[in-house]
Amino acid sequence: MKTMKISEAVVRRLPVYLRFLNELSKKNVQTVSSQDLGQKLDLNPAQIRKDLAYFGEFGKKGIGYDVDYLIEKIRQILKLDKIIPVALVGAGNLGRALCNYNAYLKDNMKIVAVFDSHESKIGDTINNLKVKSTNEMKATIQELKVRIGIITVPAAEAQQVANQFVEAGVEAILNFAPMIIKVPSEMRVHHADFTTELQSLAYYLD
Amino acid sequence: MKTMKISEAVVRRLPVYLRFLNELSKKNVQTVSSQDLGQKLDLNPAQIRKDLAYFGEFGKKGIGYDVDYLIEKIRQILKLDKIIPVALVGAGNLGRALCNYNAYLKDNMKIVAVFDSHESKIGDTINNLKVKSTNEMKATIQELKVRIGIITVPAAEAQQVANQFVEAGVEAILNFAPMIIKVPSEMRVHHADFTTELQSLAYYLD
DNA sequence: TAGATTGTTAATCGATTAACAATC
DNA sequence: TAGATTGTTAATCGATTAACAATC
Repeated sequence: MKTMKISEAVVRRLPVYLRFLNELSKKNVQTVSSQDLGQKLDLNPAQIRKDLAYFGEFGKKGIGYDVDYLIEKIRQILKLDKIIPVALVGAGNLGRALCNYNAYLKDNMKIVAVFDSHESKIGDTINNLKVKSTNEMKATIQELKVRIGIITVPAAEAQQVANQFVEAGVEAILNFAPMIIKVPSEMRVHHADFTTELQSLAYYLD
Repeated sequence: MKTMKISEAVVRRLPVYLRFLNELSKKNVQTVSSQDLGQKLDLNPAQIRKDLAYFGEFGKKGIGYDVDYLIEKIRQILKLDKIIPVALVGAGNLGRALCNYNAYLKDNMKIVAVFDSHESKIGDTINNLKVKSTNEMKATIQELKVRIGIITVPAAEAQQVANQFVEAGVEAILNFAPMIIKVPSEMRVHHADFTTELQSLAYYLD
């Protein structure tokens, strides 16, 4: 059912499947069952089958899933079969760290531009990318057809950067600043907040 | 009901409440309603009231919640009313970035030790902390009573580091490596995986 | 008192899991 | 054929939201 609304929980599991399938493929494993996957990923096999079944019939009864075929399908679902240009604002430590992840992002996601508003950072080179002034954001983002923006500036500046991303026509934002940002409702924002993560972990201490 | 099991979703929202309440407190706001909170945090007010009600009666009917009192209560719930020593393994770019967040982690969480297994990194100073050899993990972690471990090593080394954390007696792990790690079931692991986050965001592009 | 807002119950909604016919 | 495993329906479980009496 292509028109069915897919829950966020399902979408969040797809990249996890993809990563593990890539490992299997590297080891030349041909086939994998939902049983196997569930065991390795700590998930219920029925859930995995159901997740995949939202998008098509990718498996073979009695056999399981062909690893390379499933990789291809999940990459299509996640739109990783086309190149997705990404821009990052905030060339501090975290921003630099993420730029250096570019190698990991082989699956067609690529950070193609880095911006900062501070004179001291502008002109620096990070991973072959020159840090540009935030004044150039709109022009550069449109020129490079950037579709996803990453925010790694301090909390106080996050909303302003988000506004600039919106104005430049970015379609989705990944926000690392510890701050809720407001964007038009049709845009997607994911929060990746280290401090929140760590604090919720503290709850589970005895 | 102190003995009721609290869902993970609830626990994850508490730090978000805390952060916003801290902002209100800084602005000398005395009182806040679930209505206000819901609007600012994009959550249903009933959900906020229910979340808080799991832990006690913190509000006043007709008035709302006293900001500073609620901050105090949430900090207690999250165990942030005592100092929680944290250790980090992997002094690469990401590890360095997180160490520099120490300032943000005012709420009693503190990175007190940094380790790396590579000669080239050992002895470096990050944010006043000397990077130690992973050989010293167990001794140092026990000496400093570290309770939470952060993993910022490459995926291939993540499981090994997790094992060392377990052996040293750490109680919970925050794993930034793009890799599922296995630990004894009584231990808590949270994943903070940048690549997964970014890939699931791609799904929502048109 | 009138208005506001909590804490909580009941209703709704959605996600996970179990079970099994279909079939490789 | 016998064994394995999918895709899918039905059952279960859990989380969110609405509604409202209690009360500040």
